Amino acid sequence: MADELNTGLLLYIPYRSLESRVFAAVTEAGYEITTAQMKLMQRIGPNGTRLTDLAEQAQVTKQTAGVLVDNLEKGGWIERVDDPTDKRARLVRISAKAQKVIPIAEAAVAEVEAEWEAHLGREQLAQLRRILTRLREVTDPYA
Amino acid sequence: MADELNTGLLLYIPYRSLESRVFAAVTEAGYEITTAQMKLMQRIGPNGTRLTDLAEQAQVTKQTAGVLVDNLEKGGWIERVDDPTDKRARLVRISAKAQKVIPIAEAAVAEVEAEWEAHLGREQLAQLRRILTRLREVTDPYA
DNA sequence: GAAGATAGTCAGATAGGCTGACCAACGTCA
DNA sequence: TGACGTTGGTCAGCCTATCTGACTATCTTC
Repeated sequence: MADELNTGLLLYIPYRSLESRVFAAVTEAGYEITTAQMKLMQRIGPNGTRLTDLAEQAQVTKQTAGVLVDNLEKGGWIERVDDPTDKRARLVRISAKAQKVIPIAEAAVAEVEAEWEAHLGREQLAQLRRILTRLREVTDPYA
Repeated sequence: MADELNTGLLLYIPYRSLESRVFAAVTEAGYEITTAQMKLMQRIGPNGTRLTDLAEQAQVTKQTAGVLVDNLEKGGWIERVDDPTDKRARLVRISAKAQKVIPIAEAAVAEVEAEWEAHLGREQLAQLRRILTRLREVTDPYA
């Protein structure tokens, strides 16, 4: 269509590429988890996070977050515990199993980033991260 | 989880935010199309594109692209025509209906970009696009 | 205490994504 | 030219991701 891709697509293409690589690494290491699950899991805080907060962060509905959390729980990636501050709420916490997969995912990210850096140069990759981090301030419900 | 989000997520967050805005604008204008369909449609070239090429560009399987193209065809967004160069192949072409929605999507993108620009400054947004465009060279099967 | 808001779950529906398989058509090589 | 390997696109099956609507227990505010 257009020769000039819109910014959304320009953001999506590397994202998708990186995601596939991370997914492949995690799968190869013997773990079964989907990319959507990994994405949500990354938003869980160190002391646990409420489902509704996860939903907001991931910019999806409560129900979607609920299904993702259900499946994460079934896979042993998270546990749900009571929120001591509110009887309605639960906290979603990272499991020990998840702690094991994190370094694998991080190594895969690092490997891809090294390739990107080799292509762009260190300064441009750093600049990219800086700009994206600033962009979070207006695009991330939780920035 | 980590305070420092990985690059994939940093890319995904603004992408998702922009996508939601474009989807809302297109829906509000009375069109029914999903974000995945819009994404694929943007990869269709001016003289039509083969399904397998679309699949590769979108970094999805042939079958997934097939389903997306089926639904785009059902919605009147594309038409399938024979590929004169290869009897096995078809070309997926943009319909007249799709030409009407493009300006709406583009206007929505422009509006969001203006907000991002207001936040980042013109130079940083331009830099972001430049870097992402370069990054396509190693992340886009069709760059 | 009542009313409005919130957290999370249930239900229903559709789309998107993958794997495996298949057949027609193409391209390469002996 | 024919055999073989590859490619384009479709079928089939399955699971996940996503949305909307609805509900009840719990919380907050007045």
